[in-house]
This record gives sequence, C-alpha cells and structure tokens, in this order.
Amino acid sequence: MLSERLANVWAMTTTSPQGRTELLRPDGSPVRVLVVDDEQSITELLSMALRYEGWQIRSAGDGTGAVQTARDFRPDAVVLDMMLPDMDGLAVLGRLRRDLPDVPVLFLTAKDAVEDRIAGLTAGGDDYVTKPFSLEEVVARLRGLIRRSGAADRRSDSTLVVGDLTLDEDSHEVSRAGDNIHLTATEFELLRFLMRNPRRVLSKAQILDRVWSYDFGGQANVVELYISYLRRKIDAGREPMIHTRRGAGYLIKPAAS
Amino acid sequence: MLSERLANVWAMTTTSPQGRTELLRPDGSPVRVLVVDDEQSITELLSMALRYEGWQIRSAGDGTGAVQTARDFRPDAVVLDMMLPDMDGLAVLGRLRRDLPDVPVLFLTAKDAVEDRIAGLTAGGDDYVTKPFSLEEVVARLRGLIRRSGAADRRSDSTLVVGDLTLDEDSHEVSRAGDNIHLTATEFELLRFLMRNPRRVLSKAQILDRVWSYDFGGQANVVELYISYLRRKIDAGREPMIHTRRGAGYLIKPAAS
DNA sequence: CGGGAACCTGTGAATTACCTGAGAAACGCA
DNA sequence: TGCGTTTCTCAGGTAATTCACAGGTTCCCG
Repeated sequence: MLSERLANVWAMTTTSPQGRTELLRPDGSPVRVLVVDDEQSITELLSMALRYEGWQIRSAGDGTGAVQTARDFRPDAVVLDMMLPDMDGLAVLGRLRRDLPDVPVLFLTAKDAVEDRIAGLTAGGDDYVTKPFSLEEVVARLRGLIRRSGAADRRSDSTLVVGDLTLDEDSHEVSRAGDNIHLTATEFELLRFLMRNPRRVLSKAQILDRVWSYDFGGQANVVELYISYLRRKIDAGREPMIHTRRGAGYLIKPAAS
Repeated sequence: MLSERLANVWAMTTTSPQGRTELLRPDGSPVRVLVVDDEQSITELLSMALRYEGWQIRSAGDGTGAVQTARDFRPDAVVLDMMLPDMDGLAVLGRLRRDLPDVPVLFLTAKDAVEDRIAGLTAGGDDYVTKPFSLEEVVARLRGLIRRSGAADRRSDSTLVVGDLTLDEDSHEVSRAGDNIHLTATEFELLRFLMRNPRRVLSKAQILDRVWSYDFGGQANVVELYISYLRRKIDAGREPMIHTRRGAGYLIKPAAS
C-alpha cells in the first residue's frame, strides 16, 4: 500500500514544476535537507516528496550515519526521527548541533510519546510532527523552519495568493475578496495544497497522498467530500475557482480566465 | 537625525520580515550573548532559544572557559550559572568585569540558593532568574538588560501593543481599552508570548516549551486552562482577541478584523 | 435514449479537541 | 505559623470535525 503511494509521489516528481514558488538559499542554490529515519519506506517517501519541492535530499538510517552525513552535506534543515536503532534522538541532536549549531530540526515522533519527550524541543524554534504524518504537513513545517532560520531568502512570505483568494500560513487565515473564511484543519491543508499548485490538475490519489496521513486506510471519496466542503465555503455564490477535470482530478485557478 | 539616534542609542529594535521585533546593535550587527553553564543540556537549550531571537551565541561550560571566550567574543550580555565546577560565580563575575566592565550579567541560581548574595549583585543593574526557568523569562530579562545597559535616554519601547491591548514589560502592567487588568505571573508570560507573536498560530507544544519551565512534566492542558483564564480577564464582554485554531493552536490579533 | 462511470452531497455516528468548574497542593508573605 | 493567592490535576460537558454510507446527479458513450 505504501508502495502505491510511492508510485504516486514519484509520478509527481517526474513532472516538472511550473510556476511554483521555490525556496532557495541566498546564493540561489537549492535548499539542502537531511532525512533521518530507520524505516526505509519513510525515508523514501519523504525524500521523494521533498525533492519535488526542488530541494536537495540526503538520507540516513541511524544516528551515526546522520552525524557523518551532516558533516559534509551541511544541510539547511534536518528531519529526524526520535526513535532510532543506535541512539536516542536527543543524542543525535546534541552531536548534530556540535557541527551545525544553527540547523533547524523537524522531529518525527510517535503520537503517544509526545508529552514527555518533546518538552523543550520546540523551544529553540525547532518543530515536530507526529507519526503518522501527512506530507503536506511535513513540507509546510519544513518550509516554515527554513524560512525562519534565515537560511533561505527572507523575501518569501507566508501568504499564498490565487486570484482574490488568499491563505496565510502563519495565521491560518483564509479570505476571498476580503471576506474571512473559516476552514477546518483538513480543509485548510487541502486548500493549501491546491493553492501551492495553481492551474495544475491534481489527481485524487495525489491529494490523498499529500494531504492525508500515509496510513490513511479509508474510502478514496473523502477527497470528493472535502472538495465539496471547500466549494461550499470558497466558491459559494461566486465565480468558481475549484474545477473538476473529470477522470483526471481537480485544480484551482483565478476566477477571471 | 536618525543617524544621531543610532550613534547615541546603543541598541535599537527593528522588525523582521516575520513581524518579530529584534534587538540589534547600532551598526546593525546582531547582539552577542555568552552563555555559561556546566550542564550541556542547559547551554544547548538556551543557545537555541537565544539564537532564535536573532542573537549570536557562544557558550562555555566553566569559569575559565567563560573568561577566555569573553575576552575575544566581547559579548553584549552574559548568562552565568552561579554554580560552576571550577570557580564560584562571583569569582567569574570579577574576572569578566576586568575585561568587560560594563557588560550586564543574568545570573542563573538554584531556587533554594542564598538570595542575599544575589541581591547585592543585582544592585548594579544585573539580574537573575532561578532554575528551573522558562525561556520566555530568560529572554525577557536579557532583552531588558541589553536595552537598559546601553542608553540613558533610550526610547522606552518596552510596551507591546496589539489592538487596544497593551502590555508593559518593565512595569508588568496590562490594560485593555484603558482598563487595568491584573494578571498572575504565568498569565502574564503567556500573554507576552502571544503578543510578541501576533497573528501567528502558536501550538500548545510551542507555548508549553517557552512559557513553562523546562522541567515541567505536567498535563498539556494547562495551556488550555491558562488560555481560559486569560480570556476571562482580557476578552470578557468584549470583542475577543484570543482565538483558537482547532487542531493547530492559539493566536492573538486585534479585535477589528 | 439508455446505461455505466465518475462525481457530488445529505445524513448521521464516532471521535477528537477543547473548555471550564471544583478542589488539592504549593507558594508567598506577614 | 497561618492565610490568601496561584498553580495545576482531574473529570465531565460541549461543540467541532472527520468520515462512512448511500442515494442523487452529471457526463460520456454507444
């Protein structure tokens, strides 16, 4: 099942990104991210999704490898599983920080281990997501970390705009033509995904893979359902921006055109 | 006129693209802080949190190292644990002052330590916090020290304003639309954290990590509880300013909008 | 015009996230 | 020491959210 997902994500990576805003370092070179997890399916999933962002990815399966790779790869951000075979996530963090004192870290943790282990981790500006995560969530958090760390161009701001529709990633506010629109968490993530890929058809499989967590086992028509929710809130009584391409997927584009 | 101020005012504030206010030195370079503690977890925690403020951090694990580092790092402020393996905090202070007579020092002390010793020291303009501290507390105290150390006639920008809500970091006074509001210490710190990040969603984990002390092991719903207290005092009978983003966190913003 | 595939959406149940009252414990201060 | 204040736990209540299911609609094709 996970390999099906990989196939979908892979399909996306082979399509050339068009008109997407990319995060770049000040010198114009791509952002570098190190992914550390002992499950190979996870590192592969993440690597492909993050490469799609235009980032350069290196991965490691344990703490030792992570520290070694970090030394010469010099990543701008690290995705780090807290549960590694050879050392504790915190130990890895300590060693990473010795070489790269300013690198922001996105922790991956099990849902139930959050309370005690995470305390203090987000303190420095780091962040975490719980497993199982959605790829959109990981990407969004990473973008936030990189943007705030100063490794990337600071011109990039936190607002997505498509036509008269705006979505602010910091305040989680959405408005169309000035009217504020309240969205639930899932609706917000779905809309963010659409808006980050304007004028591009996204298949239901792709949407499911990026917006829902990787272990989601439900009916594929949740996507239809949530598209329907979004339309009710965003397109209601207006020129529609969310369009169905029968047999292909959905896309968002400015109302005028 | 502005350059006059820059010349006279030792430290000034600017606003970063993310809307956070940063302390900068007159020449625009980042503030430098030296962190001295023998527990590596503490220096790491503080380093990360202070770097996030945009400051340049160097750390040392003992008195000797501190004095050496201070000599060529020339910090604008020092965070100094009173309990060091090789020498007493007072001895370190003496030697630091030989090289940097005006540098303000923030002492870290155990809760039960004799406080009269500290009391004498802080008369000179230094300050202290007790372990275990909260990061917001340390950051706020440091900002105060740095701000005060430089200028006799520095502009008093110790007030945070969001809409008709104001919070004075020096006097700890809070008022909304002119009405004074009494807050407890924890409520004050939580509100300060929210107000220093207006219009930005802060997760419960982030809040817990910055507002509560680093050894807090309790339930995450204290955050909900204190948000509820704040609402009762700040939003009571008015247009609410504190908003819940279900599944994401909380944020504060001006009532109008 | 009929039938099937793809898509849309109303209904409702289960779950989750959040809010808040009550009271215990710890703290601070005289 | 004793009293008021503050912090925090616990637990019940409530409302928002997610999702399955199923019947309806639209579109495409012959």
